[in-house]
Amino acid sequence: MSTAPVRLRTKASWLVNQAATVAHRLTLRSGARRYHYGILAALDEGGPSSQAALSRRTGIDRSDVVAVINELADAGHVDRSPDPADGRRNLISLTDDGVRQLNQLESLVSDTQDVFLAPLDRAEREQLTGLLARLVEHHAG
Amino acid sequence: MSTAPVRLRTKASWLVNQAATVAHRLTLRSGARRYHYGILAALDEGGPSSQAALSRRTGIDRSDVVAVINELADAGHVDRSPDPADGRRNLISLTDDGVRQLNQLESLVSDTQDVFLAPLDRAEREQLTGLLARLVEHHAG
DNA sequence: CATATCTCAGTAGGACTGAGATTG
DNA sequence: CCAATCTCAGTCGTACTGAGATAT
Repeated sequence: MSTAPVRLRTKASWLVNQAATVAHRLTLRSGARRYHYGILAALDEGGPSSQAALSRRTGIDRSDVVAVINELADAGHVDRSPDPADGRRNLISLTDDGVRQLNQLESLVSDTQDVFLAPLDRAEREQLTGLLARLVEHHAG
Repeated sequence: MSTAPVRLRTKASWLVNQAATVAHRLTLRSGARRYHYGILAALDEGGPSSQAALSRRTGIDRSDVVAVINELADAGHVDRSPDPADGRRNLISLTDDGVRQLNQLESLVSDTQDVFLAPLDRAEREQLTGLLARLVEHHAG
């Protein structure tokens, strides 16, 4: 990317996309899978949940959650069982193995943050995450 | 996305990805195509260029540039002709129609910035783009 | 020969849509 | 009957890889 056009360099939408691409690349190279990490984190923090709830909390499409849970269940990281209280739902819960997997991914993802944010000092990192959080929050409804 | 897990909410890589998704969604809904806009902008600012040069300046993969140029050429927005000075290259140049198309996309994309950045004031927008630019720049090599 | 360019074929993760079946 | 959930099938734009053909 030798000297991108001014029209691109000055567009927040382009910059944020380039930054996301970098982050995505770093995450993949670390061996972590975004969707897996997101679902495992949501289960760890929210306890056993329906797939629809996981979709809402992670922003992952309901339809993609199905596939991710298939993979996580095949790998033994989560259990999928019908919710006795509501026949429409599956209750997804973390296994001990899933907790270990989450911890491994967590360390990969945390390390990735440092590589990603390397050029920024602590205050700048907080500025950036604060601004991004407000953007994301604003567009959440 | 009702109250995402803390593990996600505090990761810059997750935030930047969510923000990019929002921007991508807004851009698509506006009717603009990122790759088309990027290539047209690069041609407008850099003059007739080889496809490899366009790839370098826009960050679009060499292989995807081929497809985009196919579409832009079919639509009459660019001309593709062999470079008389270097037989390996195609010289891609903007047509009058391409300039008009760029201007239309430009207004769509500019409007999208305002929607995207709505919750931030002018100073905050500059902070955000400045920080993102430094990240992107740092990871460019 | 090595390098650069263009092209093609294919992979993969991701975002999204629509519809059917089941249950509340 | 309406609404929510799970699932499947499929689309689309994007990011990337590898390899072949051609030209410098």
